[in-house]
Amino acid sequence: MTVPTATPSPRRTRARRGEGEKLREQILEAAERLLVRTGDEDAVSIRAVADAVGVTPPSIYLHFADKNELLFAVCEKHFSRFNEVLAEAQAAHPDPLDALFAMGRGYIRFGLENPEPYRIMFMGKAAALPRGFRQERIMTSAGFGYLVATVTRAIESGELEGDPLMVALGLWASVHGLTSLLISKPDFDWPDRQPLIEHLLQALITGLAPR
Amino acid sequence: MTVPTATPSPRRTRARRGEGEKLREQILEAAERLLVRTGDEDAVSIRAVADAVGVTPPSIYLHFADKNELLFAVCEKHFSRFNEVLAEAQAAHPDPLDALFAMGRGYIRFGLENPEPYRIMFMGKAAALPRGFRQERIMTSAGFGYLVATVTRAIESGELEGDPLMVALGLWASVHGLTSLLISKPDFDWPDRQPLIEHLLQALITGLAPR
DNA sequence: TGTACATCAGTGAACGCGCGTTCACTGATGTAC
DNA sequence: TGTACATCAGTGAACGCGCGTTCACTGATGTAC
Repeated sequence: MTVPTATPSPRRTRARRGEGEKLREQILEAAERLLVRTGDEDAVSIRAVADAVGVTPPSIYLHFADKNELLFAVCEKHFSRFNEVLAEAQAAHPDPLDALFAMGRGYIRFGLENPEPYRIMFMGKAAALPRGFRQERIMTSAGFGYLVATVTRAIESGELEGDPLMVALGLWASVHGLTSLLISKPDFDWPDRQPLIEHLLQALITGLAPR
Repeated sequence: MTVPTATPSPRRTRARRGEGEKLREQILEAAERLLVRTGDEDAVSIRAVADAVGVTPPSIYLHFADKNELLFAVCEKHFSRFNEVLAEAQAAHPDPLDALFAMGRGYIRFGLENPEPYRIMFMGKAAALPRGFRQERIMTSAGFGYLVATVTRAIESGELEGDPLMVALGLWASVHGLTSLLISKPDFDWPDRQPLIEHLLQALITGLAPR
Protein backbone atom coordinates (compact mmCIF):
# COMPACT_ATOMS: atom_id res chain seq x y z
CA MET A 1 0.00 0.00 0.00
CA THR A 2 1.87 3.01 -1.25
CA VAL A 3 0.96 6.59 -0.63
CA PRO A 4 0.42 8.63 -3.79
CA THR A 5 3.91 10.04 -4.19
CA ALA A 6 3.55 13.67 -3.28
CA THR A 7 5.93 15.24 -5.76
CA PRO A 8 8.81 13.38 -7.34
CA SER A 9 11.21 14.76 -4.76
CA PRO A 10 12.88 17.92 -6.07
CA ARG A 11 16.48 17.68 -4.99
CA ARG A 12 16.94 20.14 -2.22
CA THR A 13 19.84 22.55 -2.53
CA ARG A 14 22.69 21.64 -0.26
CA ALA A 15 23.08 23.71 2.90
CA ARG A 16 26.00 26.07 3.14
CA ARG A 17 28.90 25.48 5.40
CA GLY A 18 27.97 25.69 9.09
CA GLU A 19 24.28 25.43 8.27
CA GLY A 20 24.03 21.68 8.42
CA GLU A 21 21.58 21.91 11.30
CA LYS A 22 18.98 23.23 8.90
CA LEU A 23 18.54 19.74 7.55
CA ARG A 24 17.62 18.46 10.98
CA GLU A 25 14.74 20.87 11.20
CA GLN A 26 13.60 20.00 7.69
CA ILE A 27 13.69 16.30 8.47
CA LEU A 28 11.55 16.82 11.55
CA GLU A 29 9.05 18.88 9.63
CA ALA A 30 8.90 16.38 6.81
CA ALA A 31 8.37 13.51 9.24
CA GLU A 32 5.56 15.40 10.89
CA ARG A 33 3.97 16.29 7.56
CA LEU A 34 4.15 12.67 6.46
CA LEU A 35 2.51 11.58 9.68
CA VAL A 36 -0.33 14.04 9.20
CA ARG A 37 -0.77 13.54 5.49
CA THR A 38 -0.75 9.76 5.46
CA GLY A 39 -2.24 9.27 8.90
CA ASP A 40 -0.08 6.23 9.21
CA GLU A 41 2.88 5.78 11.50
CA ASP A 42 4.27 3.08 9.27
CA ALA A 43 4.43 5.47 6.35
CA VAL A 44 7.09 7.44 8.17
CA SER A 45 10.04 5.42 6.95
CA ILE A 46 13.57 6.72 6.74
CA ARG A 47 13.33 6.47 2.99
CA ALA A 48 10.01 8.29 2.76
CA VAL A 49 11.21 11.10 4.99
CA ALA A 50 14.43 11.45 3.02
CA ASP A 51 12.45 11.55 -0.18
CA ALA A 52 10.07 14.19 1.19
CA VAL A 53 13.01 16.38 2.17
CA GLY A 54 14.66 15.81 -1.19
CA VAL A 55 17.70 14.08 0.18
CA THR A 56 19.11 10.55 0.21
CA PRO A 57 18.35 8.16 3.09
CA PRO A 58 21.83 8.12 4.63
CA SER A 59 21.57 11.87 5.20
CA ILE A 60 19.04 11.24 7.94
CA TYR A 61 21.78 9.54 9.93
CA LEU A 62 23.76 12.77 9.92
CA HIS A 63 21.23 14.10 12.43
CA PHE A 64 19.52 11.14 14.06
CA ALA A 65 21.23 8.04 15.38
CA ASP A 66 18.44 5.81 14.11
CA LYS A 67 14.80 5.79 13.16
CA ASN A 68 13.74 5.57 16.75
CA GLU A 69 15.45 8.82 17.65
CA LEU A 70 13.68 10.56 14.82
CA LEU A 71 10.26 9.37 15.96
CA PHE A 72 11.18 10.32 19.49
CA ALA A 73 11.92 13.86 18.42
CA VAL A 74 8.60 14.10 16.60
CA CYS A 75 6.76 12.87 19.68
CA GLU A 76 8.57 15.27 21.97
CA LYS A 77 7.45 18.19 19.88
CA HIS A 78 3.82 17.20 20.03
CA PHE A 79 3.94 16.29 23.67
CA SER A 80 5.22 19.75 24.53
CA ARG A 81 2.46 21.40 22.58
CA PHE A 82 -0.05 19.13 24.24
CA ASN A 83 1.15 20.11 27.68
CA GLU A 84 0.97 23.76 26.70
CA VAL A 85 -2.63 23.36 25.63
CA LEU A 86 -3.51 21.92 29.02
CA ALA A 87 -1.54 24.57 30.86
CA GLU A 88 -3.31 27.35 29.04
CA ALA A 89 -6.73 25.84 29.58
CA GLN A 90 -6.07 25.56 33.27
CA ALA A 91 -4.55 28.98 33.65
CA ALA A 92 -7.51 30.64 31.96
CA HIS A 93 -10.03 29.69 34.66
CA PRO A 94 -9.73 30.53 38.34
CA ASP A 95 -12.59 28.22 39.26
CA PRO A 96 -11.33 24.63 39.33
CA LEU A 97 -14.46 23.13 37.79
CA ASP A 98 -14.32 25.61 34.95
CA ALA A 99 -10.68 24.72 34.55
CA LEU A 100 -11.46 21.01 34.37
CA PHE A 101 -14.08 21.60 31.70
CA ALA A 102 -11.64 23.70 29.73
CA MET A 103 -8.89 21.13 30.05
CA GLY A 104 -11.25 18.40 28.90
CA ARG A 105 -12.27 20.38 25.85
CA GLY A 106 -8.68 21.29 25.09
CA TYR A 107 -7.57 17.70 25.46
CA ILE A 108 -10.16 16.33 23.08
CA ARG A 109 -9.57 19.13 20.63
CA PHE A 110 -5.85 18.53 20.55
CA GLY A 111 -6.38 14.84 19.98
CA LEU A 112 -8.79 15.37 17.13
CA GLU A 113 -6.56 17.94 15.51
CA ASN A 114 -3.48 15.75 15.80
CA PRO A 115 -4.82 12.25 15.50
CA GLU A 116 -1.66 10.46 14.44
CA PRO A 117 0.59 11.97 17.10
CA TYR A 118 -2.15 11.32 19.63
CA ARG A 119 -2.35 7.75 18.46
CA ILE A 120 1.35 7.21 18.87
CA MET A 121 1.51 8.81 22.29
CA PHE A 122 -1.62 7.38 23.86
CA MET A 123 -3.00 4.52 21.82
CA GLY A 124 0.02 2.56 20.68
CA LYS A 125 1.56 -0.40 22.34
CA ALA A 126 4.04 0.47 25.04
CA ALA A 127 6.72 -1.50 23.23
CA ALA A 128 6.19 0.45 20.02
CA LEU A 129 6.69 3.84 21.61
CA PRO A 130 10.02 5.36 20.75
CA ARG A 131 12.50 4.26 23.34
CA GLY A 132 12.91 7.04 25.83
CA PHE A 133 9.33 8.16 25.40
CA ARG A 134 7.78 5.94 27.97
CA GLN A 135 5.05 5.96 30.53
CA GLU A 136 6.88 7.88 33.21
CA ARG A 137 6.91 10.77 30.78
CA ILE A 138 3.18 11.04 31.14
CA MET A 139 2.73 10.61 34.86
CA THR A 140 5.46 13.13 35.60
CA SER A 141 4.43 15.40 32.77
CA ALA A 142 3.30 18.95 33.31
CA GLY A 143 -0.10 18.17 31.83
CA PHE A 144 -0.90 15.36 34.20
CA GLY A 145 0.40 17.51 37.04
CA TYR A 146 -2.04 20.28 36.18
CA LEU A 147 -4.89 17.82 36.10
CA VAL A 148 -4.16 16.38 39.53
CA ALA A 149 -3.55 19.85 40.96
CA THR A 150 -6.82 21.18 39.61
CA VAL A 151 -8.73 18.18 40.86
CA THR A 152 -7.14 18.63 44.27
CA ARG A 153 -8.20 22.25 44.34
CA ALA A 154 -11.74 21.26 43.44
CA ILE A 155 -11.85 18.69 46.19
CA GLU A 156 -10.44 21.09 48.74
CA SER A 157 -13.05 23.67 47.84
CA GLY A 158 -15.77 21.03 48.20
CA GLU A 159 -16.80 21.06 44.57
CA LEU A 160 -15.68 17.49 44.01
CA GLU A 161 -15.09 14.61 46.35
CA GLY A 162 -12.95 11.52 46.49
CA ASP A 163 -9.29 10.71 46.13
CA PRO A 164 -7.54 13.21 43.86
CA LEU A 165 -5.55 10.62 41.90
CA MET A 166 -8.59 8.41 41.45
CA VAL A 167 -10.71 11.28 40.27
CA ALA A 168 -8.01 12.53 37.95
CA LEU A 169 -7.56 9.11 36.41
CA GLY A 170 -11.29 8.75 35.94
CA LEU A 171 -11.45 12.05 34.13
CA TRP A 172 -8.45 11.21 32.02
CA ALA A 173 -9.81 7.79 31.10
CA SER A 174 -13.15 9.17 30.01
CA VAL A 175 -11.81 12.04 28.02
CA HIS A 176 -9.21 9.80 26.44
CA GLY A 177 -11.90 7.25 25.67
CA LEU A 178 -13.99 9.69 23.70
CA THR A 179 -10.97 11.14 21.95
CA SER A 180 -9.59 7.79 20.94
CA LEU A 181 -12.90 6.39 19.78
CA LEU A 182 -13.52 9.44 17.63
CA ILE A 183 -10.08 8.94 16.13
CA SER A 184 -10.32 5.19 15.71
CA LYS A 185 -13.86 4.97 14.40
CA PRO A 186 -14.33 7.92 12.06
CA ASP A 187 -16.85 5.98 9.98
CA PHE A 188 -19.04 5.37 12.98
CA ASP A 189 -22.31 7.24 12.86
CA TRP A 190 -21.44 9.75 15.58
CA PRO A 191 -23.87 12.43 16.70
CA ASP A 192 -22.62 16.01 16.73
CA ARG A 193 -19.32 16.12 18.51
CA GLN A 194 -19.69 19.21 20.59
CA PRO A 195 -22.88 18.20 22.43
CA LEU A 196 -21.40 14.75 22.94
CA ILE A 197 -18.28 16.20 24.52
CA GLU A 198 -20.23 18.56 26.75
CA HIS A 199 -22.55 15.78 27.78
CA LEU A 200 -19.71 13.52 28.79
CA LEU A 201 -17.85 16.17 30.74
CA GLN A 202 -21.04 17.29 32.44
CA ALA A 203 -22.04 13.79 33.47
CA LEU A 204 -18.61 12.96 34.78
CA ILE A 205 -18.07 16.09 36.77
CA THR A 206 -21.60 15.99 38.12
CA GLY A 207 -21.09 12.40 39.15
CA LEU A 208 -17.94 13.31 41.00
CA ALA A 209 -19.55 16.15 42.93
CA PRO A 210 -20.90 15.56 46.46
CA ARG A 211 -24.64 15.04 46.56
CA MET B 1 12.76 -7.87 16.32
CA THR B 2 12.14 -11.57 16.28
CA VAL B 3 10.03 -13.46 18.72
CA PRO B 4 11.87 -16.27 20.52
CA THR B 5 11.02 -19.12 18.20
CA ALA B 6 8.59 -21.21 20.18
CA THR B 7 9.65 -24.67 19.08
CA PRO B 8 11.42 -25.35 15.81
CA SER B 9 8.14 -26.24 14.14
CA PRO B 10 7.57 -29.99 14.32
CA ARG B 11 6.13 -30.95 10.98
CA ARG B 12 2.51 -31.61 11.49
CA THR B 13 1.17 -34.89 10.19
CA ARG B 14 -0.89 -34.46 7.08
CA ALA B 15 -4.64 -34.65 7.43
CA ARG B 16 -6.42 -37.64 6.02
CA ARG B 17 -8.61 -37.45 3.01
CA GLY B 18 -11.74 -35.37 3.59
CA GLU B 19 -10.29 -33.88 6.75
CA GLY B 20 -8.66 -30.88 5.12
CA GLU B 21 -10.86 -28.55 7.12
CA LYS B 22 -8.93 -29.48 10.22
CA LEU B 23 -6.07 -27.32 9.04
CA ARG B 24 -8.31 -24.29 8.90
CA GLU B 25 -9.13 -24.64 12.55
CA GLN B 26 -5.49 -25.17 13.44
CA ILE B 27 -4.46 -22.07 11.51
CA LEU B 28 -7.03 -19.98 13.33
CA GLU B 29 -5.89 -21.28 16.68
CA ALA B 30 -2.25 -20.70 15.86
CA ALA B 31 -2.96 -17.16 14.71
CA GLU B 32 -4.80 -16.46 17.92
CA ARG B 33 -2.05 -18.00 20.03
CA LEU B 34 0.55 -15.93 18.23
CA LEU B 35 -1.46 -12.80 18.85
CA VAL B 36 -1.71 -13.54 22.55
CA ARG B 37 1.82 -14.77 23.03
CA THR B 38 3.60 -11.98 21.18
CA GLY B 39 1.10 -9.25 21.96
CA ASP B 40 1.86 -7.86 18.56
CA GLU B 41 -0.41 -7.79 15.58
CA ASP B 42 2.55 -7.51 13.25
CA ALA B 43 3.94 -10.78 14.53
CA VAL B 44 1.00 -12.59 13.00
CA SER B 45 2.49 -13.06 9.56
CA ILE B 46 1.49 -15.75 7.14
CA ARG B 47 4.89 -17.29 7.57
CA ALA B 48 4.82 -17.21 11.35
CA VAL B 49 1.38 -18.77 11.46
CA ALA B 50 2.38 -21.47 9.01
CA ASP B 51 5.45 -22.19 11.08
CA ALA B 52 3.44 -22.36 14.30
CA VAL B 53 1.09 -24.88 12.72
CA GLY B 54 3.99 -26.87 11.31
CA VAL B 55 3.08 -26.34 7.70
CA THR B 56 4.46 -24.34 4.75
CA PRO B 57 3.19 -20.82 3.99
CA PRO B 58 1.28 -21.66 0.81
CA SER B 59 -0.90 -24.03 2.79
CA ILE B 60 -2.56 -21.06 4.43
CA TYR B 61 -3.97 -20.12 1.04
CA LEU B 62 -5.78 -23.43 0.89
CA HIS B 63 -8.14 -22.03 3.50
CA PHE B 64 -7.91 -18.24 3.41
CA ALA B 65 -7.89 -16.08 0.30
CA ASP B 66 -5.31 -13.75 1.79
CA LYS B 67 -3.85 -12.51 5.03
CA ASN B 68 -6.69 -10.11 5.55
CA GLU B 69 -9.26 -12.87 5.51
CA LEU B 70 -7.32 -14.73 8.16
CA LEU B 71 -7.19 -11.71 10.45
CA PHE B 72 -10.85 -11.12 9.80
CA ALA B 73 -11.68 -14.62 10.95
CA VAL B 74 -9.66 -14.15 14.14
CA CYS B 75 -11.46 -10.89 14.87
CA GLU B 76 -14.86 -12.39 14.23
CA LYS B 77 -14.22 -15.05 16.80
CA HIS B 78 -13.30 -12.57 19.47
CA PHE B 79 -16.07 -10.19 18.58
CA SER B 80 -18.63 -12.93 19.04
CA ARG B 81 -17.24 -13.82 22.43
CA PHE B 82 -17.22 -10.15 23.35
CA ASN B 83 -20.87 -9.78 22.46
CA GLU B 84 -21.68 -12.87 24.46
CA VAL B 85 -19.99 -11.43 27.51
CA LEU B 86 -22.12 -8.31 27.26
CA ALA B 87 -25.28 -10.31 26.63
CA GLU B 88 -24.69 -12.42 29.70
CA ALA B 89 -23.90 -9.45 31.91
CA GLN B 90 -27.10 -7.77 30.82
CA ALA B 91 -29.26 -10.83 31.12
CA ALA B 92 -28.08 -11.50 34.66
CA HIS B 93 -29.59 -8.32 36.13
CA PRO B 94 -33.22 -7.30 35.90
CA ASP B 95 -32.48 -3.82 37.21
CA PRO B 96 -31.09 -1.70 34.37
CA LEU B 97 -28.53 0.12 36.51
CA ASP B 98 -27.24 -3.16 37.86
CA ALA B 99 -27.08 -4.40 34.30
CA LEU B 100 -25.07 -1.36 33.21
CA PHE B 101 -22.59 -1.88 36.02
CA ALA B 102 -22.25 -5.52 35.12
CA MET B 103 -21.78 -4.74 31.45
CA GLY B 104 -19.13 -2.17 32.28
CA ARG B 105 -17.23 -4.63 34.43
CA GLY B 106 -17.58 -7.34 31.81
CA TYR B 107 -16.40 -5.01 29.08
CA ILE B 108 -13.27 -3.94 30.90
CA ARG B 109 -12.53 -7.47 31.97
CA PHE B 110 -12.80 -8.80 28.46
CA GLY B 111 -10.50 -6.09 27.19
CA LEU B 112 -7.89 -6.74 29.82
CA GLU B 113 -8.02 -10.47 29.29
CA ASN B 114 -7.77 -10.13 25.51
CA PRO B 115 -5.65 -7.06 25.01
CA GLU B 116 -4.41 -7.73 21.50
CA PRO B 117 -7.79 -8.60 20.02
CA TYR B 118 -9.24 -5.63 21.86
CA ARG B 119 -6.54 -3.46 20.41
CA ILE B 120 -7.25 -4.58 16.88
CA MET B 121 -10.99 -4.20 17.20
CA PHE B 122 -11.19 -0.91 19.09
CA MET B 123 -7.86 0.86 19.09
CA GLY B 124 -6.45 0.35 15.63
CA LYS B 125 -6.77 2.63 12.70
CA ALA B 126 -9.92 2.16 10.71
CA ALA B 127 -7.89 1.50 7.60
CA ALA B 128 -5.91 -1.26 9.31
CA LEU B 129 -8.95 -3.21 10.37
CA PRO B 130 -9.45 -6.32 8.29
CA ARG B 131 -11.59 -5.40 5.34
CA GLY B 132 -15.11 -6.48 6.11
CA PHE B 133 -14.65 -5.84 9.79
CA ARG B 134 -15.60 -2.24 9.82
CA GLN B 135 -17.39 0.26 11.97
CA GLU B 136 -20.91 -0.68 11.06
CA ARG B 137 -20.15 -4.03 12.64
CA ILE B 138 -19.97 -2.32 15.99
CA MET B 139 -22.94 0.00 15.82
CA THR B 140 -25.19 -2.76 14.60
CA SER B 141 -23.64 -5.35 16.84
CA ALA B 142 -25.56 -7.20 19.47
CA GLY B 143 -23.36 -5.75 22.20
CA PHE B 144 -23.99 -2.15 21.32
CA GLY B 145 -27.66 -2.98 20.95
CA TYR B 146 -27.81 -4.33 24.49
CA LEU B 147 -26.14 -1.21 25.80
CA VAL B 148 -28.59 1.16 24.14
CA ALA B 149 -31.53 -1.01 25.15
CA THR B 150 -30.44 -1.12 28.75
CA VAL B 151 -29.84 2.60 28.86
CA THR B 152 -33.26 3.16 27.36
CA ARG B 153 -34.84 1.00 30.02
CA ALA B 154 -33.01 2.96 32.71
CA ILE B 155 -34.21 6.25 31.30
CA GLU B 156 -37.79 5.02 30.99
CA SER B 157 -37.78 3.91 34.60
CA GLY B 158 -36.43 7.30 35.65
CA GLU B 159 -33.11 6.00 36.91
CA LEU B 160 -31.14 7.88 34.26
CA GLU B 161 -31.94 10.86 32.12
CA GLY B 162 -30.96 12.21 28.75
CA ASP B 163 -30.87 10.94 25.22
CA PRO B 164 -30.32 7.17 25.11
CA LEU B 165 -27.74 7.24 22.32
CA MET B 166 -25.84 10.07 23.95
CA VAL B 167 -25.79 8.34 27.30
CA ALA B 168 -24.79 5.04 25.77
CA LEU B 169 -21.95 6.64 23.86
CA GLY B 170 -20.74 8.40 26.99
CA LEU B 171 -20.70 5.15 28.89
CA TRP B 172 -18.95 3.37 26.09
CA ALA B 173 -16.34 6.10 25.71
CA SER B 174 -15.49 6.10 29.40
CA VAL B 175 -15.31 2.38 29.79
CA HIS B 176 -13.32 2.07 26.61
CA GLY B 177 -11.02 4.84 27.79
CA LEU B 178 -10.11 3.06 30.98
CA THR B 179 -9.75 -0.27 29.22
CA SER B 180 -7.53 1.09 26.49
CA LEU B 181 -5.33 3.12 28.82
CA LEU B 182 -4.78 0.09 31.04
CA ILE B 183 -3.80 -1.87 27.93
CA SER B 184 -1.66 0.83 26.37
CA LYS B 185 0.16 2.00 29.47
CA PRO B 186 0.91 -1.09 31.53
CA ASP B 187 4.02 0.52 33.00
CA PHE B 188 2.04 3.43 34.31
CA ASP B 189 1.81 3.50 38.08
CA TRP B 190 -1.85 2.55 38.26
CA PRO B 191 -3.69 2.23 41.57
CA ASP B 192 -5.58 -1.00 42.20
CA ARG B 193 -7.72 -1.74 39.21
CA GLN B 194 -10.91 -2.86 40.83
CA PRO B 195 -11.51 0.27 42.94
CA LEU B 196 -10.60 2.38 39.93
CA ILE B 197 -13.15 0.62 37.78
CA GLU B 198 -15.88 0.85 40.40
CA HIS B 199 -15.09 4.49 40.97
CA LEU B 200 -15.40 5.34 37.31
CA LEU B 201 -18.63 3.45 36.79
CA GLN B 202 -20.11 4.91 39.95
CA ALA B 203 -19.23 8.48 39.04
CA LEU B 204 -20.54 8.15 35.52
CA ILE B 205 -23.83 6.53 36.37
CA THR B 206 -24.37 8.90 39.27
CA GLY B 207 -23.69 11.80 36.99
CA LEU B 208 -26.22 10.56 34.50
CA ALA B 209 -28.96 10.13 37.08
CA PRO B 210 -31.55 12.90 37.63
CA ARG B 211 -30.77 15.10 40.60
C1' DT C 1 -8.70 -59.46 -3.98
C1' DG C 2 -5.95 -56.49 -7.13
C1' DT C 3 -4.92 -52.53 -9.61
C1' DA C 4 -5.44 -48.11 -12.27
C1' DC C 5 -6.66 -43.70 -11.37
C1' DA C 6 -8.68 -39.28 -9.72
C1' DT C 7 -8.48 -36.42 -5.93
C1' DC C 8 -7.02 -34.33 -1.99
C1' DA C 9 -3.62 -32.16 1.16
C1' DG C 10 -0.28 -30.35 0.97
C1' DT C 11 5.26 -28.87 -0.59
C1' DG C 12 9.53 -26.29 -2.52
C1' DA C 13 11.33 -22.78 -4.79
C1' DA C 14 10.97 -18.49 -6.28
C1' DC C 15 9.03 -13.57 -7.38
C1' DG C 16 9.42 -8.69 -6.20
C1' DC C 17 8.95 -5.41 -2.59
C1' DG C 18 10.30 -1.92 0.92
C1' DC C 19 12.68 -1.64 4.85
C1' DG C 20 16.85 0.13 8.23
C1' DT C 21 21.43 0.68 7.99
C1' DT C 22 26.53 0.84 6.54
C1' DC C 23 30.37 2.11 3.85
C1' DA C 24 33.48 4.30 1.05
C1' DC C 25 33.18 8.31 -1.60
C1' DT C 26 32.69 13.29 -3.61
C1' DG C 27 32.52 17.88 -4.34
C1' DA C 28 31.47 22.52 -2.78
C1' DT C 29 32.94 25.89 0.71
C1' DG C 30 35.47 28.44 3.57
C1' DT C 31 40.21 29.38 5.72
C1' DA C 32 45.35 29.87 6.38
C1' DC C 33 49.23 31.42 4.46
C1' DT D 1 45.11 38.68 -4.41
C1' DG D 2 46.00 33.62 -5.19
C1' DT D 3 46.12 28.97 -3.98
C1' DA D 4 46.53 24.60 -1.18
C1' DC D 5 43.97 22.29 1.95
C1' DA D 6 40.84 20.74 5.74
C1' DT D 7 36.20 20.34 6.60
C1' DC D 8 31.54 20.00 6.00
C1' DA D 9 27.23 18.33 3.82
C1' DG D 10 25.98 15.36 1.78
C1' DT D 11 25.74 10.92 -2.16
C1' DG D 12 25.51 6.09 -4.45
C1' DA D 13 25.53 1.58 -4.11
C1' DA D 14 24.93 -2.17 -1.60
C1' DC D 15 23.97 -5.45 2.60
C1' DG D 16 20.60 -8.68 4.49
C1' DC D 17 16.02 -9.15 6.17
C1' DG D 18 11.11 -10.65 6.37
C1' DC D 19 7.17 -10.07 4.05
C1' DG D 20 2.73 -11.68 0.98
C1' DT D 21 1.92 -14.33 -2.73
C1' DT D 22 2.27 -17.52 -6.95
C1' DC D 23 3.37 -21.56 -9.43
C1' DA D 24 4.23 -25.99 -10.83
C1' DC D 25 4.74 -30.14 -8.41
C1' DT D 26 4.24 -34.55 -5.37
C1' DG D 27 2.80 -38.21 -2.97
C1' DA D 28 -0.53 -40.42 0.06
C1' DT D 29 -5.38 -41.95 0.10
C1' DG D 30 -9.45 -43.63 -1.15
C1' DT D 31 -12.55 -45.45 -5.03
C1' DA D 32 -14.24 -47.87 -9.34
C1' DC D 33 -13.92 -51.69 -11.80
